[in-house]
Amino acid sequence: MPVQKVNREIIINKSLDVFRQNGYHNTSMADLAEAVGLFKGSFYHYFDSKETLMREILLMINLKFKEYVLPEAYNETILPIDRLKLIFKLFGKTLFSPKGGCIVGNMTLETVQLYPQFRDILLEIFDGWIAALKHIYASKYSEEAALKLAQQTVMEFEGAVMMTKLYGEGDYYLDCYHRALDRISEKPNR
Amino acid sequence: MPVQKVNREIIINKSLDVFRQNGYHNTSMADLAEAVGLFKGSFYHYFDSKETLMREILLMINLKFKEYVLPEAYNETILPIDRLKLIFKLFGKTLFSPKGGCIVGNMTLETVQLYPQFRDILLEIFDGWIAALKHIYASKYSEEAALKLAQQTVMEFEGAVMMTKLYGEGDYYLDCYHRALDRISEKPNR
DNA sequence: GTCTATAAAACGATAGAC
DNA sequence: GTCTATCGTTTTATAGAC
Repeated sequence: MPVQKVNREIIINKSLDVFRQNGYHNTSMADLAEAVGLFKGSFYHYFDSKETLMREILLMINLKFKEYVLPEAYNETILPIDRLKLIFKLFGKTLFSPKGGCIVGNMTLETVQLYPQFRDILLEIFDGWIAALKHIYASKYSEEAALKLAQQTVMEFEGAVMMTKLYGEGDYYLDCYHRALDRISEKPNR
Repeated sequence: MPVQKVNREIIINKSLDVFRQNGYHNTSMADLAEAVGLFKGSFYHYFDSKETLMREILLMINLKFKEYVLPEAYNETILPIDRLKLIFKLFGKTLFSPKGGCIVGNMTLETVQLYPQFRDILLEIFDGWIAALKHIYASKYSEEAALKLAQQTVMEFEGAVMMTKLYGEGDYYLDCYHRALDRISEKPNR
């Protein structure tokens, strides 16, 4: 019965959730199939391998970033601190889920050494992220200092996600957010 | 009497390297056996499962920490900044390998939601780590501020490991180290 | 009949365990 | 070495839509 139950976009989004929660190697095609409501063999009608599927997930995230998230960092009609707030919010929304953490961070630690075809995309995502933060920080700091602050912010963010995953609660992410804001606000934020 | 080629300690240390590089789920018993120089069947003479083996690896790290690393943070005969330098050095040596990154960070992101029996040990390791850093920072800051700085330092450290794994080079770890020192030194460190 | 989305069955390889 | 289960993948069958 060729009443189409799913499409590539639905598969990508549902699979993203499963991969983020269970990890890449610990997710089987059967797990993914169950999540989208297909038999695992039918999966190959849409994607010719598990690797291809993950690549498409990462490419989708990178595309979302470049289209909807990163441009906000360069919107000079908004105050730098408000751009920073917005970027944090959009990044969290695109990458993060409470239980699974950050798909980009998870995939970096688990697979970046093993799959060069993932590394390229992960690099582009992190590069864009750091460049966007650097541009905002550069409104107050030198280019060099802004770059270091941008890197520091990303490192703290990913560390905060790890701590939240481990402890299950805590203000790690919020603290990281406020420290970022404090760096470009005139007076202390909290 | 057959000559014993290996013991539990050797297996634990060699397996640690393999797990750190390839991840938990992507490491097979055959991989571990090959690294140790045993037939994979013989592995179960020493450890009754892959899970047990990983638990013992994490317990060994926690024990090393509590015996050799953390006490240095409380050694009041040494200047706080020198204790911080020493702790950083010892932590790196115990947790880190250039290619594989940080075993504790890797395991946290990959398995902490899936295996409660790993989570307990990982929690203890992170708790001890943060408490040690907090004690050093408390020589200059309030208890509350020292705790936040300790958490921030750990978050930055794990983020730096992730960035190093992704980019393959860069001063992420070194920058994180210098920022930590700057927080308790009288004058800027660099 | 042809096309296509899905189901179902089966493949070889390899997993963890004994 | 051998077991069984499951992995990712491939192949074949089936059920509408045109």
